[in-house]
Amino acid sequence: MSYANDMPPSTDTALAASLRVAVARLARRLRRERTDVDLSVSQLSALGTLDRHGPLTPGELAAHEKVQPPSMTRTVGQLEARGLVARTPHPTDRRQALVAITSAGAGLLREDRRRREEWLARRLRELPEDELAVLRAAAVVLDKLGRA
Amino acid sequence: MSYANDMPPSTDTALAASLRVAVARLARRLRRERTDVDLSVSQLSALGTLDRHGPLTPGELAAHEKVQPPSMTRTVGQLEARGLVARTPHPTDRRQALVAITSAGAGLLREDRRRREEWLARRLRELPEDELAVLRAAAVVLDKLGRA
DNA sequence: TATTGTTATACTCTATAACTATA
DNA sequence: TATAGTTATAGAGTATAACAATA
Repeated sequence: MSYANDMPPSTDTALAASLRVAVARLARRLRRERTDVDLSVSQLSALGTLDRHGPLTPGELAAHEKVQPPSMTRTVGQLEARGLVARTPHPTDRRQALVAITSAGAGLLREDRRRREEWLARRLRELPEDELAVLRAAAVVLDKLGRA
Repeated sequence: MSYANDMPPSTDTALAASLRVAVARLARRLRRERTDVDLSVSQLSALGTLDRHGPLTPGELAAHEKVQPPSMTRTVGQLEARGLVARTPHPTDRRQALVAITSAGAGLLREDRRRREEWLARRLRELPEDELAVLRAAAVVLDKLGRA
């Protein structure tokens, strides 16, 4: 069975099938362009969460990442050892700590995004204008679907 | 910095940025709809490869999945124990074996795809016709990008 | 006494090295 | 002698249980 896709799909079910495959494949292709930085998936994900949400306690970060606190102890320790995050004392509760991304950590994420977007931008420059117009309109709809 | 996205992007770089985020988010959302079947990522991936490519030797399968042969020995053993794949003797070389997906394994994958496509089809039914038209056209272009 | 975070320990997944069977 | 696959063993990553510090 092949998912090749040369004609626009005609029904909602067919559209769902072809869209699912196309989105999954492009997402996989984009991941391949990741900076080959020596960080595990968990480390990269935790770093991204700190970048988006700002400083969090280890417990909050563990909840966000859906891992148990001891796992996050380890992950934060590794990121801290590489200077990508820093701990500061919690202002009111001395049991807790606040973990924040450092400028080195933020720079690493920025570079990683830049690389993948650069790859995609190069591919876009190879497309005819009518296909770009389709993608410009689709970006808005796909974004809405992803938030559903 | 926010990636919210209410207006169509105007430049190629901006389109690359918003498209990357939208595609990654929708792919993540679709993964959440996976059947909660008790298979590891490696097991599911190997099963999918056998489904797409037909019977393979353990060595070929390991190469496809970019893991070392001993890891695939383990993965195939687990899938075999659950009746999702079966080994048959290689027709000409008694050192090798051929691993094939069983009907139970193929059914499991079919059900998993069905669930995710059903979720997406439901979301599509909530969209106005002009947005569906955009997605129908976009599915073709996204598919092409993913193959780049 | 309850909560936050860490340390101790076990399990899963993957890897490299050593081994067995067949070519 | 070379190749396909497995078994033995070790290194990450995550989990649960037990512990220390603070509220």
